[in-house]
Amino acid sequence: MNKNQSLPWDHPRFRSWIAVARACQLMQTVLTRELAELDIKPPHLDILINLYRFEGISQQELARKLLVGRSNMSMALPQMEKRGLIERRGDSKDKRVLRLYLTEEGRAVTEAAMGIQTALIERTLSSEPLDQCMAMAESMERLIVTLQSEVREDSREPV
Amino acid sequence: MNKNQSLPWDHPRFRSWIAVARACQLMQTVLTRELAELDIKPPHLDILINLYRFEGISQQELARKLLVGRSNMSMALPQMEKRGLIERRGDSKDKRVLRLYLTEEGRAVTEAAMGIQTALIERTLSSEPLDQCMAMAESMERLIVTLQSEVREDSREPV
DNA sequence: CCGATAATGTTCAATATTGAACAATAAAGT
DNA sequence: ACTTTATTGTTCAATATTGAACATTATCGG
Repeated sequence: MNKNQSLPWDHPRFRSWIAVARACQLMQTVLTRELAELDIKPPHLDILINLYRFEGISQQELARKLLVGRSNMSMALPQMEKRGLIERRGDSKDKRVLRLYLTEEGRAVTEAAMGIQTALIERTLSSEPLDQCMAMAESMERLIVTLQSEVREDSREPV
Repeated sequence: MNKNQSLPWDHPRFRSWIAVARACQLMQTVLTRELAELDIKPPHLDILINLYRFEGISQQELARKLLVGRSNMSMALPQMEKRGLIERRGDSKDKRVLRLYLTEEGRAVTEAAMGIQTALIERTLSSEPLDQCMAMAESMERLIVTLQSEVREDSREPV
């Protein structure tokens, strides 16, 4: 191999994706900073948002939605429970599963945090025309489907 | 606050961004898996690619490009040096800085890894028209500029 | 030249994330 | 009923990432 091979940055799709990844990273950084006043971090917000939408979800289901391992939830959720943001109750029919619920405080924090995140996104994307945002979303949805099938196929943990 | 407030997923830009973030996460997962055969992970690849493009860069400059802390580089680079992928040499004029270079093996691994990443991106984005990819890239570039100014403004570590 | 300020890299403790091994429970096959 | 297999959550060690405190070296103002 030598320098005359085709370099990644000669490929427009490669360059586009690098920009996407970088933007994500930056957005994460800024979001982390803005959430600091609520004393939560993006991973916790992801959890809260999912509990807000899907009350009574199990840890397994939550991990799947967040694309993280179950062990991750086993570490994070007890912390949040101690902080009084969520509650874990055993399922009545299946003694293996723990079902997750927001507490009053958890709901309030979630709403505040979602407000911060939404404001950040709306603010930073405001200069992009809505059509463009929608088109991008559609591309990403297709990408997600493609990638998820790849993840699923050689994963021991069925998704 | 109650459920009648405007929810984040009512905002099209919010939903678009969530899709972007999710796609990034999945891409990272798949890339991690595909890079396993070379025994490197995405963070190391990011480092290698930057050394490939910017030979003799300093640790500080590298950290800035990757949007991570200097301490991160202080932990990661010695590992890579031990593995024989990179070399660190002191700057002749400024005794504080260490300049980074790829070894022969490092260059070979980088080229192989870039090939894997490029193939992955081209494959998964192949169904998106090139115009759409370019438009997306432009949006992201603008976003990066916006976000970077936010990051810079209240950061003690000048970027 | 000298003292103050800044830049570079390192160390450390705290936190996050992962995968593997495990225990308890449920479901399926016999 | 009973054995096997699968699912759910937990634990643990390994790795990554961060920010703060620090030592060394440069730079700037007098």
